[in-house]
Amino acid sequence: MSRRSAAPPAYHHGDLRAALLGQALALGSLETVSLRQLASSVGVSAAAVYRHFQGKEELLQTLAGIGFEKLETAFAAAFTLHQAPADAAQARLRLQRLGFTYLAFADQEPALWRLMFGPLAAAYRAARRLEDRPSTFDYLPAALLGLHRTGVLPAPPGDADVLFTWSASHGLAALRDGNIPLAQGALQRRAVDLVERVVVALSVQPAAPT
Amino acid sequence: MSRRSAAPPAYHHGDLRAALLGQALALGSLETVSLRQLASSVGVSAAAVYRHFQGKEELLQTLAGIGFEKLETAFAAAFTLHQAPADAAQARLRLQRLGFTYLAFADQEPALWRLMFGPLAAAYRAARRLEDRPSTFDYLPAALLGLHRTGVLPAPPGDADVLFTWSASHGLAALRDGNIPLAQGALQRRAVDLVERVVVALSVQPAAPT
DNA sequence: ATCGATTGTCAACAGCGTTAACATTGCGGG
DNA sequence: CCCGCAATGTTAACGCTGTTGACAATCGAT
Repeated sequence: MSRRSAAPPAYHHGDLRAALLGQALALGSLETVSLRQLASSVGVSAAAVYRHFQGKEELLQTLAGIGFEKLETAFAAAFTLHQAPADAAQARLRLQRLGFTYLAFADQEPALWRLMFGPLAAAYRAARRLEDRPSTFDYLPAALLGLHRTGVLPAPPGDADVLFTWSASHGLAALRDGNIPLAQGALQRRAVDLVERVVVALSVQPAAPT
Repeated sequence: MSRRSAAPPAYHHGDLRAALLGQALALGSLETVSLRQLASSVGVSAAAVYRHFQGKEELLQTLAGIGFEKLETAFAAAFTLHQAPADAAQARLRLQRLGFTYLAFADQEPALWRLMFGPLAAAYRAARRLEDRPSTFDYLPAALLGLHRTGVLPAPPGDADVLFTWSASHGLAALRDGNIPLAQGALQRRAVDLVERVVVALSVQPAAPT
């Protein structure tokens, strides 16, 4: 009796790891979800989770990793339309899209965003920065460099400039967190506004660099 | 036998509420601390906590309230030295001190800061904003207004300007969270740098106000 | 077909927040 | 003075959590 579709509760789930991750993402809670709830919501015992993850922390770290992949994909889409910005307007647009993408991500996937940038994942974040392959954290410096190459910024961006830009974006996302989501248009307007101000701010030389 | 000092384990603790709050602040963990640990660390049963707080959440909210009082005190000290800024330099200095105070608070009391500005306390934050008495959130607008009155900012600061300034400060604090604390000097240099850039950024008119 | 590795189950542990029932203490009114 | 009540502690228990160890079922290779 080969009933491939509509499989009855088989002893072996097939791909429980993926099912757990998917269900966790679908639930959206992520930080408050319990292992037992999650397991039973995919029709499996709580102890079965430990065949695929060392524990809850590793599961959450894996979810954070998925989040970074999602964010990186979104960054890439916002970035690569004009690989080398021809003029200042394109360079500005690129940074605007990047900022908007970040804010939209925090707005639409708040639990994932909190997991990725919350205090829980600080170590994971640092580790991810040390990897060699192109990372989520490379887009912002690249965009700022494009602004310098097209003459918008007087000096090539340093670490302090990147940190300032990211602080402003991240802070706005954090202060927005917990409020009702903004419409895309409103969010985009905020991103444009933010980037405009940041670009102006970056034109001044810092008092004393790190 | 009036042994007022060195009281032996009396059945009635005396001021358990204050002892619990103090111990929680001393422990520093605050978000991960368990009610039972906290209770037993002041030599009392876990259930005794419920004579002074409705539950864990109310205890944490009370702690957040203490945090806001602390922060407000620090803000007031940073603010009132020159009540009405005589010139632009004083107005700048005031905002610099405010920013430094915020960063230093986040650095020195990270658990309290997370509790106050984390996702957990969003509702509490909103409620506190609606109170009539002078609040933690009034200092930043006032400082920006001082910058306008002394001619540094071309226009009186609007909500978007306050939000931008706070975003930059809060974002920096958040990105710093989890790293090793900075020396006071380094932190102050960062605050000065931040404020300088923000002031420059606020000189430009936003694209489309909210 | 059988044996081992994989992947599930169940039962149990300690610890969590919380509650109910009970014990002790302090204090104010007769 | 003391008596009773309110305040403030205690213990025991409930259901929940993450985690582990012992056991069972299934898959895949020889």
